[in-house]
Amino acid sequence: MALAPPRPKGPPLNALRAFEAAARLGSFAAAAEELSVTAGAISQHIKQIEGWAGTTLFVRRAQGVALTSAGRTLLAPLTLAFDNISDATSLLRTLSPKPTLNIATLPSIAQLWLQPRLAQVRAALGATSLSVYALETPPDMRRAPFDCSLFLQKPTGSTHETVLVQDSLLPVCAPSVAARLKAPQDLANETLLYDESWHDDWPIWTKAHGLSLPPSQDLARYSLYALAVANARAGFGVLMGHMPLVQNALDTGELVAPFNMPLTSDKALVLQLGQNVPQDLASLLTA
Amino acid sequence: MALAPPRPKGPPLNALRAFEAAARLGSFAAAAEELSVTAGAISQHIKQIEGWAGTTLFVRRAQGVALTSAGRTLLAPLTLAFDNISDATSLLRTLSPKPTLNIATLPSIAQLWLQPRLAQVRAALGATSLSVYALETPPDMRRAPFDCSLFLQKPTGSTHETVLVQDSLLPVCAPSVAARLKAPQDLANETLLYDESWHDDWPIWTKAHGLSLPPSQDLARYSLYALAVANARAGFGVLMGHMPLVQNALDTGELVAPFNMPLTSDKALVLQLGQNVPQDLASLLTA
DNA sequence: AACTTTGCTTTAGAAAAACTAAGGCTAGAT
DNA sequence: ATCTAGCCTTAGTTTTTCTAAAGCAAAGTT
Repeated sequence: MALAPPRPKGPPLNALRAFEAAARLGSFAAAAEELSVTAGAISQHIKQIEGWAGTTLFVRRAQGVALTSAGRTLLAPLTLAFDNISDATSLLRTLSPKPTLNIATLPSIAQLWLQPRLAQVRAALGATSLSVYALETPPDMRRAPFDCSLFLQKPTGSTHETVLVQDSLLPVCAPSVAARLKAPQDLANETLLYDESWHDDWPIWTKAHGLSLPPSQDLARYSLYALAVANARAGFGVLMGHMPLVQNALDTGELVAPFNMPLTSDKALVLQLGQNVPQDLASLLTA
Repeated sequence: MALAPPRPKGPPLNALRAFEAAARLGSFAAAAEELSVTAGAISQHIKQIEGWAGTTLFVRRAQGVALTSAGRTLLAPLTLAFDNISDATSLLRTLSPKPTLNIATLPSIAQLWLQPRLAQVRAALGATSLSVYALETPPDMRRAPFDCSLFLQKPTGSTHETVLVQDSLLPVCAPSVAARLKAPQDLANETLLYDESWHDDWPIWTKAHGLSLPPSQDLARYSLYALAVANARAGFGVLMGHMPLVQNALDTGELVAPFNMPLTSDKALVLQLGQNVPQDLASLLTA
């Protein structure tokens, strides 16, 4: 028996959160991503609650993990509880005398679309200050502590979502380059610029218009779309433009579209709003 | 603006728990007690969320703390969420292949009442193992991770509560000592044993029977009731007996009651059951 | 059959967080 | 005026958590 000296500890909360994420997403790696830690950390957390509970919560298979029945009974109430916490705390943040609006977006959107509008947005926000976080993929707005997100994605029709601009593909280049482009076939002699995260842009566009690129085509890959835009402006080649991102440069004349052959995509520049965000943020950005 | 490098962090969960306890109990010290840490730790946790939220959650007064309105909006949902977590995890623990039943009780109850019944209880519990935690005050069963508690307290009539034995006060001593006690007045010549956490036992009993103790009375104070019982058994004096705790010794004849003058108290030996505990535990202990 | 990939685990070491202990402060109580 | 109750602060220590890198094993791939 042993009149145990200390008191029994409650469950370790951080480990529970790690479990909840891993269980909900069905993967330690995905949970690690969501919580921005390494998979090793998740693994340790899970082991910790399994130890605390005295049960195994996941069966480990080579191609991933699966919940045990004990794990399954735990998931639903935990998700609910953590979502409640997240709702309550996000509301709390809006109550701050100097609240911050955290916005998640693609690096390219931040630089090419948001940047020109920032001064105006800031002014309209008043006391609320603004933090912009560059992410490659849209976060789960319900879980991650962002107030809104701005991504090129397929609209889902949710009420928390506002379509700002339809996306479409259209080759763009500096006026000097455009001068030597009479027909789409002339592209074969130009350097084609593209972003590595949208490496299919050129194939998609050319295929849609019944064109084809020679295998010897000169290509230049960038890891930042904004950099590709800058190089296109400098006359370095022809970039496959995404309307929302190149519109500004087209307006100023720094870039021009040599061919009037836009390809409408199924994506759009979508603004997603979190729980406790002023609804008029959307109108503010469309203005 | 500043494209902040890392991602915004969610709220620190442990600090939230500290806040929840402090807000619910209205005191840092009480929260510290509930979470078994020092008040300094709570203070730091609170400061941490206040920093995270950018708001002040408590107004600090010299005689205590009070919630701000921001703090008030946070409390209710948080309490709910943490209670949900605690329900879910306590259920989880019962799902373990080798579950443990954590029982909280007074040290004296553990030694004098529970001890003789332990073998039987263990046997009846089967695979479930038993841990006994000695506490001075009954824990909040909803929050602390105990499965049941066993204390001398006023019954509240709750369904989760079972009255096992009514408490009553009755002087007890070794048979050899009893031999020289003809009338209650003879107590004046004996050493009166008492437990420091029940220092009013003798005054209460004597007053109820219209007796009084001489100021020169020989007294012996103990910090453990079980120790006082042991010394009474050894003929060291007369102990004010609590029925549930001395019944066993009376049954075996090690102690006797020199006067048949019991004083029924408003307390009883009460068993409180937690959420996910087999209801038949009560019958098991009354048997 | 030998690679490659995917995804979890394990370790050691490093970084961060949490805790304690001790001293301070303030306002109401004695 | 001094005490007391309660919270705060700080410094230093202990504990936890995280990362990075290497490991492993099942499932595909070539």
